[in-house]
Amino acid sequence: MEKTMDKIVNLCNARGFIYPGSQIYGGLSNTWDYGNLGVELKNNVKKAWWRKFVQEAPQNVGVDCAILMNPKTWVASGHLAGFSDPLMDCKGCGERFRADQLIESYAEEKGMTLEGSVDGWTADEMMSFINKFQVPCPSCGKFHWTDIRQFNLMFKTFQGVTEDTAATIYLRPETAQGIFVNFKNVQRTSRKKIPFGICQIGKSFRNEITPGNFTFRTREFEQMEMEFFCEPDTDLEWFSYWKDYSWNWLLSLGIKEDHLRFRDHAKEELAFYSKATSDIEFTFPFGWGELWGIADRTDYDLTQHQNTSGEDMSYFDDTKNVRYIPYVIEPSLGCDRVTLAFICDAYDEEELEGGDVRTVMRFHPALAPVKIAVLPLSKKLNEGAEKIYTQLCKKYNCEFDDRGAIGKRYRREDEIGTPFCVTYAFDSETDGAVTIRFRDSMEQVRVPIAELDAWFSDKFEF
RNA sequence: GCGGGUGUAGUUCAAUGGUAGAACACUAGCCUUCCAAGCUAGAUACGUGGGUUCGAUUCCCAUCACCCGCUCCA
Repeated sequence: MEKTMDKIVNLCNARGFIYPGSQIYGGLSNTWDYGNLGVELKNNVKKAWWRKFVQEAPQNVGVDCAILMNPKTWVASGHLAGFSDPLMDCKGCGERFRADQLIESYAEEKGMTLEGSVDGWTADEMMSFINKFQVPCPSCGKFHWTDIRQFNLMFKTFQGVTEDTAATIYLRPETAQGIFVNFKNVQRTSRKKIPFGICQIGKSFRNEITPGNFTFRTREFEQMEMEFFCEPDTDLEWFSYWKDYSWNWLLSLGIKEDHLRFRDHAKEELAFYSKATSDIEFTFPFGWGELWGIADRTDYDLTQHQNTSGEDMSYFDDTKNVRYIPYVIEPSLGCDRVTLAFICDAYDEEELEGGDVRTVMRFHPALAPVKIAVLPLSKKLNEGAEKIYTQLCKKYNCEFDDRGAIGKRYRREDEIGTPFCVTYAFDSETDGAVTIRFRDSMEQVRVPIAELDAWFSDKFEF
């Protein structure tokens, strides 16, 4: 059975995981809304991440910072200057190119050596290079360019009621900066000593030129990030520590190991803030895609904030009696991306005897949107079944379904990934036991109603 | 933003210049009913705006959205 994005998008829409955004107005490009099941799944993903990175990591704490920040933040972080692409269009054929890449490939072709990285050039420097060497359009060969236009990836908005008097502010392009500007606050109030980490889950916004692939690349997206502060010479050890830790988190939630790989960034492709970056990629139906970027951000951000704000961002180690600006390891995970990865990995079509095809979402029980479905065999048994539902829904997200044939209901639960179905039958009235049916094996066990709580107690761990 | 393609029910697909049809899914009912398949009944669609026309879902234009390429990254 082939696993295609088409089928997955379809199932997401049909079953209430993810719908296209603003549908009744014809949609809005690249926006998606999580539905009744999607929100449960995504919340479970966030809960699992928080548990592993905050609750179970003794050196870590969490924060939740504002999306809107003082614009100087983005001056310091480099996003205002560096987080934009210098784009130019060929008036001959209409193709669009990045000026820096144009120059680099031209130079490589002609065997020229350039001073420093073109990435660091100003628009004027790039323009004069292009004019000097009459760099032609790689597509049509003409020399007929528009001016370089800076395409900043940050969303702009205004703070203040009238636009002319208001200050331009930005929606954050990454959650990390909220952590950096609060580094001293958190260190002081948590009384943490280095090494320690600060974690955050929240939305970020980037005006991507080309979004796409369902929820994989969207302009509004949620990140789960940790900034781990450590001593300057220990960064590489922590870098590999958190790489493994992140990798293992994915495995513990059921992602198949051969669907994952590490990819180290080459020096040329490192982001402006990073000394080393290693990605964890997942093989989606549309190809390998990055889930998790683990970056060694050095002391870049804290130093920048110190220089821009004038605040001392250094840390005093009172056991070693030294003062330094900490180095930072950042494992940054796309929440929507990893949720999509869990969806893609869980999707399975199984051929049963008789040629019947069963669609099953094999979510890890900890992530499954619905944990237990309570099903009376007949509507006449609703009263007894509802009692079980009332009991179980105090602890688990449950679903009660009394509509249609029992086989159909099992299949419906398979399709949304419910790991357990509790069936209340006619004999339950007399023997006080129910059937628990397993999603993965379709096998059944008989459990007394009084023992249900104990039976389920360890079934959703990871 | 540029090029190519596509817009009919929740989904997949028909038909038509004059009342839009099916399958699956959905809802209600019948059946002591444990793996989607029975019977009966039912709800639901021509992306939006304009033009041509007596009349447009159909022809034309615009617009919006989606998909595939150019890009980038969590």
